[in-house]
Amino acid sequence: MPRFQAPRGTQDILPAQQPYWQRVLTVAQETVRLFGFRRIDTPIFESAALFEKGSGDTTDVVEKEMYVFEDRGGDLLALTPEGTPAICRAYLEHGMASWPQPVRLWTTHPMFRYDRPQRGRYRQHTQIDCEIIGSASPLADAEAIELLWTIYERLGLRNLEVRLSSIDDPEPRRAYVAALKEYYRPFLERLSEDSRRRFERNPLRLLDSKDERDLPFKEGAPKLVDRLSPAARDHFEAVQRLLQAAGIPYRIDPLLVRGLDYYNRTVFEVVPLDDERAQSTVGGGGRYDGLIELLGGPPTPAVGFGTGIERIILEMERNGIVLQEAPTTDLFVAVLGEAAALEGTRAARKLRAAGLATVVGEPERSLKAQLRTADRLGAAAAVIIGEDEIRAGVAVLKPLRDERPQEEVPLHDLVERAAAFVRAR
RNA sequence: GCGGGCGUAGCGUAGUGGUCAACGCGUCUGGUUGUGGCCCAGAAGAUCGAGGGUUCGAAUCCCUCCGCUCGCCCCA
Repeated sequence: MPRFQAPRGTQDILPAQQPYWQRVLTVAQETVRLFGFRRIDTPIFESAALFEKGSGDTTDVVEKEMYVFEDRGGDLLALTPEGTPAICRAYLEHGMASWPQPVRLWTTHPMFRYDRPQRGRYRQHTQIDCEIIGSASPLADAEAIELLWTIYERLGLRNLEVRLSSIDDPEPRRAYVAALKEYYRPFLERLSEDSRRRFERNPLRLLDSKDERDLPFKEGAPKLVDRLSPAARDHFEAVQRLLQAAGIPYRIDPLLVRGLDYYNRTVFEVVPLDDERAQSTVGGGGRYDGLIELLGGPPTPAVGFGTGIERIILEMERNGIVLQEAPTTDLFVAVLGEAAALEGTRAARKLRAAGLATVVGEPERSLKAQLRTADRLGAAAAVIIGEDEIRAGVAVLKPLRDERPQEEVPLHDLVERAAAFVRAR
């Protein structure tokens, strides 16, 4: 057992996995550009108060999952548990209200939540976040969803579904929650422990329970989507018309609730259709018209989403998408003896300057061993330099990926000839 | 925070009370002077997750802890 292991819930992203990360980031970057988003990066840690205020101080994320620490100056800081409040903070701090509205921002960075790790859930994970700030239009909601959907589509993910709901605005929602609690109150004794807690803390979640004891009561419970305020209803319907026009398959999920306090009206998630496992939601978001005001700014409507790269990659693998590392080495310079090592490193310098990935072997190892390594590294060709070659002012260029014979090449022609081999690979 | 499963070399596994451990892949070396892939030979690499207990004897049985994993809560 190694003395040190990666901290619980964290993971090393090894070279073999990097192609997946690269693909996700490249596709996201391209897609987001097509939608007119600009990149922003915010710090890995922020004032803890930002999230307490922004995300809601009774949410699980804040209450039991935040990595909070006091720095040497006594400031209370938190590793970012989610991206939206940080971006809103930056929006206010840098006066983005004076930019052309709405402001479209995206970022990707690690999130930290102290919860129990399981498949698709880590204490450090990475999200791609997109936010449209300054638009109250249903168009913005639909655009956010279309962007998210497009990213998945371009990554080759199939069998996904958008789940959509509206949780109205805070005022009418309060009225609904009161009605919901009235409905559940008589059954309180018969509910699961979790649901009894939800009754007090987060009544909307009552409808989401998977506990058998709660199921009988779900059917008769009032549904929020069925009793939206007129303004929220119009908005919700407009979003749906836009999604239909965009050809994005969605399903209204009256039980969809998000775990953060700031959402209003539109909420959505994207989940795999064929995976009933728990941690399979790949992306989610919604509208948060009140958040910026809550953080001390002017009333500013906004909508956005986050999507987890680790979960996207799990989906890619489940979809049978196989990505492999490109060979890391174009040329391997095998050297025999000290003088050859000197000449070899000089040749490598020129080859690298010409853009060829070049690795020089260790002169202490046999030619056989060096060539074996060259082969395993996937090099297109080996360059062999020994005493004889130095005397003659040449190098041996030995193709490794085909059966062409090796040949002697004058050192001054090496770069050109080697480049030809690599291009032809 | 709560429940289930699992922990044997870098990776994947075998061994389920009796020579402190085997196999495959990988790594390294060699198969005559300086030539990879295939093959062959050899080497390195494991205090069998950790600690305690039962036993003449434990990787194997029991207990505790740690880790991983799956699920619940919650979330990406």
